[in-house]
Amino acid sequence: MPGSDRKAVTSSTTFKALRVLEAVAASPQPMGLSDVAEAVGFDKSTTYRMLNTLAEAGYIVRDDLAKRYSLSYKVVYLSRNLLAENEVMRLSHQMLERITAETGETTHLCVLDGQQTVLIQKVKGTQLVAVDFQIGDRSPLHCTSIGKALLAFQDVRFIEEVIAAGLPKMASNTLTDPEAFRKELHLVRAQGYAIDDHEFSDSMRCIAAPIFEPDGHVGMGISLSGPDTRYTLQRLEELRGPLLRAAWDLSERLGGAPWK
Amino acid sequence: MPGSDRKAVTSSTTFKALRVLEAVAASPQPMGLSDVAEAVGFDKSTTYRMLNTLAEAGYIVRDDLAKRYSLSYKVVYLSRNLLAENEVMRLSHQMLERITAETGETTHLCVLDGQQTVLIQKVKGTQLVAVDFQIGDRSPLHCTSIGKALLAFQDVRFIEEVIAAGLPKMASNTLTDPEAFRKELHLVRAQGYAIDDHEFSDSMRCIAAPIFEPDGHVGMGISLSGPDTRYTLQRLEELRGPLLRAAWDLSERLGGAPWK
DNA sequence: TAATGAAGTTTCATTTATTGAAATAGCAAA
DNA sequence: TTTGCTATTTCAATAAATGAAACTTCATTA
Repeated sequence: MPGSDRKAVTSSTTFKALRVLEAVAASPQPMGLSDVAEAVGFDKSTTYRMLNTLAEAGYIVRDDLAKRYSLSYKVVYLSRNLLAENEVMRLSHQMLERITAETGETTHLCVLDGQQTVLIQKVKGTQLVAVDFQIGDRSPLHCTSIGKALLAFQDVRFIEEVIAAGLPKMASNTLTDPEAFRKELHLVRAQGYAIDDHEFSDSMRCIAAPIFEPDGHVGMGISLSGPDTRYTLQRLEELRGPLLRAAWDLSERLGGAPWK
Repeated sequence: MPGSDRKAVTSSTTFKALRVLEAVAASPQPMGLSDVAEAVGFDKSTTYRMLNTLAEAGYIVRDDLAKRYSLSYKVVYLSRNLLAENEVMRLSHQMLERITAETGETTHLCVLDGQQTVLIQKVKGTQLVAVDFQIGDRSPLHCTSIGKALLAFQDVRFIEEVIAAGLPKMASNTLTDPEAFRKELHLVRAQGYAIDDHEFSDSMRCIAAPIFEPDGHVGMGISLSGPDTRYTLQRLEELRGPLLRAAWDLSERLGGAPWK
């Protein structure tokens, strides 16, 4: 199937159930049956059956009095192995704290997941005005510093898949031309870090660096993001040193081989 | 359906898919098709279809070379609203840090989720030997201090449901007699905290207190747990003050009304 | 107090999807 | 090259899902 037009065999009923789960998860407050049915576009009786199923399986909780549904903590339980307190997470957290102690800025640790990045750790800085990303937040690869920092160190096949998936314009400086984007990734790979200067958002700039694993693979990285009023190009230059030192040290401690 | 023998209408196909998801999530390393099929007990072709579905929906990632499946960070993304950085989480974290600063012990914040508790926040203490619970870990209600601390403040109907579900013996001091257990909950309610003295595990003791919301409802609490060699009954007595002050202060800051 | 409207729940004939045994494909090891 | 095992596909039979319609519940309105 990979690279093929023919889709893999799948289960349409399961897709429906997952759509219902996502609708409930996305809502900041409990939802009624009609709300969910409207959000997912399924018949009420189909939606009702899926809600019952998810509740019985423990993924959502039904408030029997209000007849409303909300997400259960079971999904947090499923995430356990992903977010477990292990050596990698501990060392990473130390490095985030180090950068934040040196710079005062909020620092993020992200992983590559499919064709996006996911924020998994964060240490808040002292600045009152900061970019407020949440654990679990996903970001595109083509127009964020962390996305480019991770993508530049993937194999060419994957890079081409991302390019083929499209480079939609998100801000005034988003690179949408495939050739220009490939050049940018070459630059990122050469210099070992990436900058987002109004590519993802016109009010924010970022800088990010990859973390290397023992086999040379890159699956996560560190980034600093902030409002462009404070994150001038000069400020990014000041942040580069602490960021790269931390990324290098973390890679070494994990047994990684940066810049091989 | 509540209280009825008749089950709600559900989707058996969805249950199968969720079982597959849970099997992949539970594995510390990527699994092949045959591994998953064996773990869930479904035919390989059924399992194959569910894996394809979960992969296409983004919940698991397929390594095309090794033909192995692992959990995606999408479940972390679904958890966003549950673990979001909000005022409750910020204040709670401050209180955990306060207790840990005063006592040196690891502190936990747990929520009531169905008939279990889930660990959602943790501040590590300075002690080398500590109970190593993970974010997402679930615990029973009937034999943990946090379980009893939360259960004691639920309405009687829910308490009776938990008792009806069974009080299995987990350690030498587990309360398995319903009447003795009801008395214990009365005591917890009266004193405002709970102690687990070899009820959950014969090598650990714990103390926990509920957090009150503005409407008087109790949905989460704080607990301290440790090896029984350090967590003597006297030590629990020493921890009671810092724990109750923090729980009280957090309840007040959240607008809650403790012990109404 | 009765009528109305909307949300939630159930029914069931019809339709669609799923199932899984068997066959086939792929690939590493002997 | 053969063997053995995993992964993938096929498809007739079976089971499940679907959703329109009916029914139930309850709050609101006249």
